Amino acid sequence: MAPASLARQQTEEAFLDAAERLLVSVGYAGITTRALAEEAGANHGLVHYYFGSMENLLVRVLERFTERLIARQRAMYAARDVPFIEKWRTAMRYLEADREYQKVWYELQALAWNRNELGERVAHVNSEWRAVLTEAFAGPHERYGIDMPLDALVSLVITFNEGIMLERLSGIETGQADLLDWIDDWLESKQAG
Amino acid sequence: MAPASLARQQTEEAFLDAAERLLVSVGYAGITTRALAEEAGANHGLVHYYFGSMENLLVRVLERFTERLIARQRAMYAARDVPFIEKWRTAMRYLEADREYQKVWYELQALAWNRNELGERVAHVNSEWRAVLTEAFAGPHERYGIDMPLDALVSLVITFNEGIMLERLSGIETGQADLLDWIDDWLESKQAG
DNA sequence: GAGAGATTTGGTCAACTGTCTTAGTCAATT
DNA sequence: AATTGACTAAGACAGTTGACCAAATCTCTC
Repeated sequence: MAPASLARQQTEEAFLDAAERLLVSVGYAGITTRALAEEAGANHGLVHYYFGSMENLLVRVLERFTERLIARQRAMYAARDVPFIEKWRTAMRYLEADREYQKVWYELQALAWNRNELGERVAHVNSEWRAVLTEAFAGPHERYGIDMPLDALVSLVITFNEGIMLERLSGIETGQADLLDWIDDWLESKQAG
Repeated sequence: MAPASLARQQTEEAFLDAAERLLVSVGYAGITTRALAEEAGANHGLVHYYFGSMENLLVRVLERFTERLIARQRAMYAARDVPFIEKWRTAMRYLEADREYQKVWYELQALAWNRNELGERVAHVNSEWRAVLTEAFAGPHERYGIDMPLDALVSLVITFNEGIMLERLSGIETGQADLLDWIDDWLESKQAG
């Protein structure tokens, strides 16, 4: 690619970044070409020139975001030589801190509920998450003698994490600390024992 | 407020029903006054005449829906003289069957993510659900000797239910049956023991 | 059955939407 | 210097939106 396309690449990224910011602040339904262009500091005509359509742009946002999400999930649990409880705590710290990231992710999911062609990508992230967790939990599952099939355990962990994120988007936190604290204590007791 | 005529009340309900149907089929962002009126079989001018604005109409949808949701949750677990496992199975059957109901609920939540004034209503449903479950689980929690504070258990149950519903909206079902089957077996074993 | 008020209708309105065109810029190549 | 082709800015375009309104219609009361 010619050097001129570097500038273009940067502008395209600026659009995608701006779209994520707008997902956080107004949701997918509130994103318009003009608002997006202003947020990105670019001309609104470029949305069509670069991406063909607003729809395509959102697909690109989803693609980029899901790639990052998968990389992140892999990095979180894949590390060797780190005690399981440390990985768990890192994951729970992300769950605690990255509210904006979660808002982007849930807005994209809500978008996908009504655009069938996007559903596959959401499902792909989920299956990657499942794969990563299945590997990470295989050891502890056996070691701690958890009385539940591994697949069921993984489903439980994923779904309750999803639920916690969903609740927090509505400002609900009741009981979550009780649950997370208990799990942490339980893991610690297993560690020590 | 003038005593609305029966006919008017029915038409208003027709609008609210139509809105729920459109939430299922196109999502909150796709609802327009004209499409709504057509779906309801009424004149589009009535949206403004009856509800003042599209916004208000959606608030009414949310109010009506959350009232029903709470009534339903109460009915599900509040029944006396029904073994806990039966209540659980009924709840899981709803979780299995009522996909459209869940789509409406999640669309309304997604709407509320970007309209602060609606958040309170979502939180209210959650706290009602929590109250109902807390009461319903108090007995089993003690009886089965579950090694986890009641509040934590309730949070776990609520959040994993929320996660299951969220996943299913994206067509994801992997592992859910494993989890639900294991829980059912576990409950049954406790019942028998 | 006349009159008054409530309801319903079909249409208008300005604002806004995504898309697309046009005119022009600019750097690289010839 | 001229030509080229990628790029950009500005605005035009047709269509849609929520809101609103005047006139027509209906439903009462008297």
